[in-house]
Amino acid sequence: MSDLAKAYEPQAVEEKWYAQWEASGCFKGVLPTEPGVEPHAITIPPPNVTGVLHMGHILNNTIQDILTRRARQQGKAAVWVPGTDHAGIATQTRVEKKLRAEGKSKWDLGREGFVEEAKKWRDEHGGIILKQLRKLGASCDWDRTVHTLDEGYSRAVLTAFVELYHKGNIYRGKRMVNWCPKSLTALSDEEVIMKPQKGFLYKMKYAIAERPGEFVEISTTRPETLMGDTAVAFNPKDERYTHLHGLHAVRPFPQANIPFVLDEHVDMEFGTGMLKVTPAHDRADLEIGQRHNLEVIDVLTPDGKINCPETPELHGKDRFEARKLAATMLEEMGLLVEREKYENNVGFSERADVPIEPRLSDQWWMKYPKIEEAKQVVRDGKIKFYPERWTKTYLHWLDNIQDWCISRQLWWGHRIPVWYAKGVDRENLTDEDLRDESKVWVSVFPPNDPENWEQEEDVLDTWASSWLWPYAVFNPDYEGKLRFRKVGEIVSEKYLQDVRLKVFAGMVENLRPDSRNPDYVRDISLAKGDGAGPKIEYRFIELEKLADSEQNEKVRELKFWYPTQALATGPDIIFFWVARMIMAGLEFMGEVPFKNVIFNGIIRDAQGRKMSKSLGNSPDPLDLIEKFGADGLRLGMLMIAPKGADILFSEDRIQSGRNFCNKLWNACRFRLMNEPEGSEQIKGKKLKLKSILERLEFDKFDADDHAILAKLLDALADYDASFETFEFNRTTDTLYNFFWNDFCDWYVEVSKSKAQSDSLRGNCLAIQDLCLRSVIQMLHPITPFITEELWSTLDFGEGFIHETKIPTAADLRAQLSAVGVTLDQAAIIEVEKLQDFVNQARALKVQYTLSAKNDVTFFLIADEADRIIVDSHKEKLRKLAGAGAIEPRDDVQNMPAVVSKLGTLYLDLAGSVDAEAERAKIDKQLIQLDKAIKGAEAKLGNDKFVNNAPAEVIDGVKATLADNKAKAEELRKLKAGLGA
RNA sequence: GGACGGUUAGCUCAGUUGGUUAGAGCGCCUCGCUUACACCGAGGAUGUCGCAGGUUCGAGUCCUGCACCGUCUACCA
Repeated sequence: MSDLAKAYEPQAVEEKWYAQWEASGCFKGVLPTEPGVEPHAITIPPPNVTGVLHMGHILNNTIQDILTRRARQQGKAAVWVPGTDHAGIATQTRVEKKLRAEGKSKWDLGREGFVEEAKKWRDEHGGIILKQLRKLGASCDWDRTVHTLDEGYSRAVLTAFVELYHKGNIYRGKRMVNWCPKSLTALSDEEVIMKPQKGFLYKMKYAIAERPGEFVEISTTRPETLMGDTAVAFNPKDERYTHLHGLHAVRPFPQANIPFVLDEHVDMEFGTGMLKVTPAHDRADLEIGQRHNLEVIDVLTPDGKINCPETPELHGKDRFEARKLAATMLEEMGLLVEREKYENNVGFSERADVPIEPRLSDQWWMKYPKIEEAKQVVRDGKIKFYPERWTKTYLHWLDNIQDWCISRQLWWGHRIPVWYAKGVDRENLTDEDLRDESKVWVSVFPPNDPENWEQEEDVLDTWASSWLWPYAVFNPDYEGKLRFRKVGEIVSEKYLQDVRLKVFAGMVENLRPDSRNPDYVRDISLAKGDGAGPKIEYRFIELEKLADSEQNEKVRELKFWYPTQALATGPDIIFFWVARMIMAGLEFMGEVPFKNVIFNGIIRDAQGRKMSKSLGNSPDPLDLIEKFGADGLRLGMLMIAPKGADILFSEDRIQSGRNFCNKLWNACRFRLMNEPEGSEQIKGKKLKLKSILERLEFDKFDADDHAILAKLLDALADYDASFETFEFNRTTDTLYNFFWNDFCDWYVEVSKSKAQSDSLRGNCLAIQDLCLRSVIQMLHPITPFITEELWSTLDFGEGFIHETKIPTAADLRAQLSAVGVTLDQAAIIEVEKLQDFVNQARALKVQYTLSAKNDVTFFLIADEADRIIVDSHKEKLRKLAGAGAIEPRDDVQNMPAVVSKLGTLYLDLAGSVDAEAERAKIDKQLIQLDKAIKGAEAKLGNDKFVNNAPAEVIDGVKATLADNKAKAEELRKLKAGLGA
């Protein structure tokens, strides 16, 4: 008898199995010892180290876990590499906040002290999310956990910087950047979010210096930058203003004459067609300024306050306060024409959520490498996007790509590996200076004489480290022991690739003496070609390799796992990661980083609003796991996630995930309850596939047995297909339909009568075992805990469930046929007839409010063939329909009846028929049928249809027409039998 | 301003290359603790497939236009 609890209780099961999995080391990605084993690697899109698990992570990581677990079931070598990124701004903000609470600032600690403090914070409070992922069941190879600031990973980051620098992809330049006045750093365009803002369009007038009493009207949203105006511009085509050419406008404060300039950029239609030009504070204005050699006057401090001592009323005021004040000042001077309510788009800092400030500053920029190739691999399908339509967004971004501002004015991050010789004027470095290693030192490791140098203060954008993730995570943190021998060869790019591989693998530390330890070599030194051709040549120092098996192992690791199989992420991350990772992979590995990109929708609340802390509409996933079980939550999420579209989340909607688990649990429990007393089948480990197959008795198969196994094979095939295109919705649909509708609602029900028969029981239970075993295998990647538990309880195989290879539909079909079982697809149709028979009978009873258990008598009028079918399934039908007896008759009068696919059923009600109601019921059906019959007849009477439509369609219409006519005729007879 | 996606039952969504009477889950109504499961079972109601044209023997499906919703993108101050 069963020793399973009546309802599935996930908590204990989940804890038990996760502990066993981890203890066994089965999540570890290990290189196969035999040839021919396929790799399956996924690297987690590294979550922010300050982050905690939210609903988006649940879906995203469930998908990665499903793919990884399935790969294991398919006998592949699978690895899922976890990790976190260091989240420059977010972490630094947290640590500064903590210091502030202690009454300190980062300046008190100094750079090194602060970084130490941040590390401490990270180690104590960071990476919570990785612990939480274990609760979800994530089968990551935890030993491989990587953090972007790890030594090994950092080596890859700096190496990439140095290479790109020497290739000319990275440069320093004074440009307009997105400045965050709160975080006090530059941001890339991708980190700026445009938001519509309500404000005013201030219309003001400037006097014309040369024409006293005359004014021009100018519109602006930012009067507080007026002090930085160095010109007023209008379009050269604008005839209204041509007379102003060569004249000056009077800037009100600090008062000055500024020239009118003619520039195409000015839109004649907008406002008065007159534009104030503030080169220091507007991207377009800066360009105008450059075209007309205008002075650039910066009137803002880095933290967004006015810096203009000449205008003491505004000096030191916050930019938004100053905006109002400046307008008031204009008003008082009689220069403000009006304040018009106005809405425009303003860029906000993604992290700090304050308006960014266009600001001219020295920054490091990256000209992206391999842009064309990155487009090509996606166009060619070398990398596939699911859903495919996101390729358009991807290509569009690459078509319009701008150089990437990769420097950040932070302390927490990879400090840019550039050193300036002391005394060198950093502000005015020429290209030649930059190539002069006595002035600028760009290298993974510091110069030999650090006392004569000053390192660049800025760190790299976090994304400029995590874009290397798909290969750099395989970079072991290993102190290599290699020596160099010889200098001065020229090598090819291909050769360099190999060297780089070794560097990443820790085999080569460097090709340059390391000042800290002269025994070590520490850098690849690259030199740009002399410009003669596009081919770049590298100065190279040959290596003396120390034979070291562990080091070789690392190279093999990288070569084996890379390219990875898939990246699972949200479409909002296409620019941040997908595109950049592809470019990095192509540049540094010479190969794409992943073959598939799976985009999951964004999770919203039931009203369609994005989840956010301030709305409080974001449930804690751990609470949900508590409530529904990790399996229930995982399954529930997949069930409600439409492919590629956003997900409207509500707890009600994921309940079905938990319910499904419970149903599975109980089906297995019921199976155990049906095990005959004293049977050794389960306890004796006899439910392995081979022994189940041997227990099948093909000579005892009836239509139900054929049908359920045929459907099982269909389900398996559909299941496999759903993985080809990552349609997890379809996966769960297939499983749900097969397991719940076909197996539980029908096959288990018909089994109940078979199980009473000693001769039928064995075969029937073997079929149940095969179905349950297959369902549990198919479900395992989605709901790992419960399936592991049931696999073990029912003794379906040795070891963990994933250690047994999951068969494909074709495999299973072949194995069935090997034991003499060949399935008759036609049985499915017979079973549909049986089901119709049962449904009709039940419906008939319900209409007369007879309870299901009330065993009534049915009379049946049917033709010979149908009678035979009914007869051969009589026991099951009786039980399912709730009939004491089903008696064949030739004629029945005056009883409620229904026309089924296996004949007309009459309910023996001993004359208590409501003839009126019966006739109404029949009429309703007749109306529908007549409509269908007329439609079909019209079709068949139409020569064009008969001539054009394919034969099977015509036959189908004919067959249905015949069925409908027969049914209609039957109904008319019934109606007549009810009297007038 | 561009680009992309969506509009099918009360809600959330499926609907393969046009083809027989358009489906599922949830919710709703009625009944039911029948040898697993009330996290369950039985039965039931519910659709002008956004609108308007077009192609076709045949359109939820293809074409054109429009409307509305959503997302991304853009230097109109």
